[in-house]
Amino acid sequence: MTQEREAGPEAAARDAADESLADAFWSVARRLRETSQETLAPWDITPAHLRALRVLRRHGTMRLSELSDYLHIAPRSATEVVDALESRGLVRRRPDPGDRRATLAELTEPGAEVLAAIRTAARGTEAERVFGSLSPADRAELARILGQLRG
Amino acid sequence: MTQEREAGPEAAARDAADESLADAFWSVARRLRETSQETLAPWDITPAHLRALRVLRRHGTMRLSELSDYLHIAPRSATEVVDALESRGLVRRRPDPGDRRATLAELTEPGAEVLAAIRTAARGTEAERVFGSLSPADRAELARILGQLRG
DNA sequence: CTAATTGCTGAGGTAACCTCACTATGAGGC
DNA sequence: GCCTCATAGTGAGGTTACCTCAGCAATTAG
Repeated sequence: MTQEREAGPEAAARDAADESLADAFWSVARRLRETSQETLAPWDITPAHLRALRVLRRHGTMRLSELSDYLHIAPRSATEVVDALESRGLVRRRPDPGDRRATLAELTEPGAEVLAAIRTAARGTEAERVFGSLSPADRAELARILGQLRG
Repeated sequence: MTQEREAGPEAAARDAADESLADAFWSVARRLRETSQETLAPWDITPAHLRALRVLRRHGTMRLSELSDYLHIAPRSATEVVDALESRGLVRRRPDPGDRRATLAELTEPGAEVLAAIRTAARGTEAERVFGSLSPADRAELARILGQLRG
């Protein structure tokens, strides 16, 4: 066991416990990030890009501002993600016919193909490879607890 | 329920489950980061800085390379963290008496005080505030599962 | 028909990392 | 003692994934 040098033992114990939970969390986060970077490298996209592609596949063509809502990022950041994806030909920008201020982001054929290829090749990518080591019960448990923390 | 548009329903379900696990994970990570940033703002340090301070308090004065090992970052990055901490007077650099290539990083009085103040004021900072909403059983469960994922 | 609002983007910034190349020092072989 | 190789730290420069702020173009409200 490690030692604390000042403050009482109870405070030290509490602090250490919290610390290790947070540490464990970040450690897993790191692993998740690294794994998905590896997995995604062949397609030259990042985890953030993939998230955006998946939102578009799931919910269909939408405005950039809507995309930023789904991704919980600032609208300005959606612009960047779409820029990156568009430059790779995975997404297309299109003017919103109903509002000339707005721009729609739309998955292209290649975009859908890349998504399918990633799914096939990596079997769920980061999640499958990192969370796959867990028993179904533990996965469910983790999902439940994370759900609470999200609150 | 959301809808997938291509591929079979089993694949879609698996993908969606993995996705939401990963999403939940990142969502919590974000919350953790935001909370600790808020908490730490008064002391003008970041979560990464705090981690380094805690390692120094726990394990005592050490070489930068050793610190980088504890933090699981590249040696170059330890230099940066120590730079930041030293400029705030929370850590001091000292030549290693036994090896003139090496530099020791040492917690200063103000550094120890800041650490104590954070502990008192924020009761464990990020961990306490985010993970505090969990029941003790769920905390233990989460710790166990994360431990497995770390593997 | 002005005034406020909304949608997007340019400019510029941040944290927390990274790699590569370089210098100074130390350690082992002969 | 010398030569080579490894190790410790750091300057330079890069990356990801965000952010805010300012500004322009449309739309909507009063």
